[in-house]
Amino acid sequence: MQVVIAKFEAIKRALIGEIEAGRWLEHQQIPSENALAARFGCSRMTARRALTELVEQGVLVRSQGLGTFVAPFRSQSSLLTIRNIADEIRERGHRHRAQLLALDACPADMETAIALGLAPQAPIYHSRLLHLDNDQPVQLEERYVNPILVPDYLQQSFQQQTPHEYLSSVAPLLQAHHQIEAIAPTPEQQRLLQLSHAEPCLRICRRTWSSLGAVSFARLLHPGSRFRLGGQLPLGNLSLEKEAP
Amino acid sequence: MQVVIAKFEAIKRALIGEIEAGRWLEHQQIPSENALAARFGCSRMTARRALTELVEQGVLVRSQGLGTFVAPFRSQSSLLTIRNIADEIRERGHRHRAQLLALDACPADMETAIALGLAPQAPIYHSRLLHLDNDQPVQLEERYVNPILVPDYLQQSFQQQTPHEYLSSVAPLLQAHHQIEAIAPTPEQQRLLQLSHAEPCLRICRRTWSSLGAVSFARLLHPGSRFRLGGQLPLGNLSLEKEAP
DNA sequence: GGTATAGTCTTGTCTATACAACCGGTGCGT
DNA sequence: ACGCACCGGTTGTATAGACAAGACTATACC
Repeated sequence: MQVVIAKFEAIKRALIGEIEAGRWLEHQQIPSENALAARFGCSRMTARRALTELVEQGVLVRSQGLGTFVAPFRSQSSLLTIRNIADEIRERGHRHRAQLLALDACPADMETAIALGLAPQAPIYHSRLLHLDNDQPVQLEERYVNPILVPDYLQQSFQQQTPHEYLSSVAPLLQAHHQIEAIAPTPEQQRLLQLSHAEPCLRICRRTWSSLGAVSFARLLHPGSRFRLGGQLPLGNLSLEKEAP
Repeated sequence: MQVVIAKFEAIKRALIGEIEAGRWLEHQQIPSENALAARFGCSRMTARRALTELVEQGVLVRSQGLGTFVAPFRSQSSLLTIRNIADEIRERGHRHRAQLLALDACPADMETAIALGLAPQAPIYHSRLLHLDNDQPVQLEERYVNPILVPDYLQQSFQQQTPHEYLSSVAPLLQAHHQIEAIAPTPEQQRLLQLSHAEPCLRICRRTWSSLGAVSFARLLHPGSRFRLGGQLPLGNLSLEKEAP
């Protein structure tokens, strides 16, 4: 039933209501924390909490000394989560298996060196894995690793743990950049992924950082016919979802 | 210099330190709010704020009556933001232009009806736009709109506002689902996007909801050679960035 | 006129306290 | 053996108040 809703929750809905009704426009200043506390008959801390959560949701923006304002709508971007391929496969109830195709040290090419913040030709570790979903190839993972931050990378077998999982455990990742694009596979990639023709592939380039610096640069290639990146994330959600039936 | 850092910020760093150092393991319970307040010599509210922010970052999980625990690492997924194409183009300093190719009402096909939660063959509004970056096609936008929630859709010209911007203004979007895949364009799509050959394309399927229900279903097709989806989002970051130099 | 200064309003941080809601165990009574 | 009430510990919500820090304005001074 959710008979009682928290005061700060009620205030959040009221504020969203003002915006949705058009009474508060983009960039417009809204009443101060003290004014809201008076209007809703609560303490400033409670009004403040409502504001804080709406700021986190991107509905409002605040600035010290100036006031609180309705955020510009155009900043409404949506988010897509990118997950570990092994987890995704297992959650579908399928069997995940990885073939280790290569694991060696090599000099960094230009793009990789830049991505990892190393000098060109600097020695880096490299791995190539093929991930299979019920024995069908779904991802060709080409990964380059900073040997200074992960010295034991070449000793791994990656049968129990994916490289991503291993790296997460030895160098907790703090930040990740992604680029996603559609490309045609090279003949070699086509052969490795067991594609009958040069079908479009989805390529995800991922760079990850730990607190000590750039850890890894990976190119993940997926056959377009066997892989789709799907995700969802609510935007201004938390406020309106557990309504009474 | 950032000479003084807030107390709750210092506590956050200390807690993250415990986790990164391995003293607090996955799923392990951490000291209670009162215990942390005593340890750090602050009030419970301050310790609580540090915990709250770490929970939002996915570092910790809490449950009322039970305690606070280190979040499982495997939930370390990364996020990718999907933005409005016009904003992206303008932020690159390029000129955005949209060609309205079609704007009509039609009966919903099966996939669209399901996506919008309507009956098959129900009347829906449909628009087809070509987005150009400096006069080069970068996105073919096929969009289906729920006519009940957006009755004035067919009266728009979409020259000043993209459909996404218009929909955001009339039915504030609360949630969005995305699917991303790599496909080969149909001959018609190839012609509209002015592609010299059937190059791989990136397709984004986006469903959006407002508080009143499913608003819109869009298929966004991008030539692989002219569009890359790039994003980054920090994970457990906010704690470690504004260190003194 | 231009520059300080003081004052006011805003948000940001922090404290101390109170009570509610929830979980797990303990022990009692049936 | 089973159910029930109770209790201590935990997180969740809310309050009232204090001071700091930033942005702006009005005033006084040179």
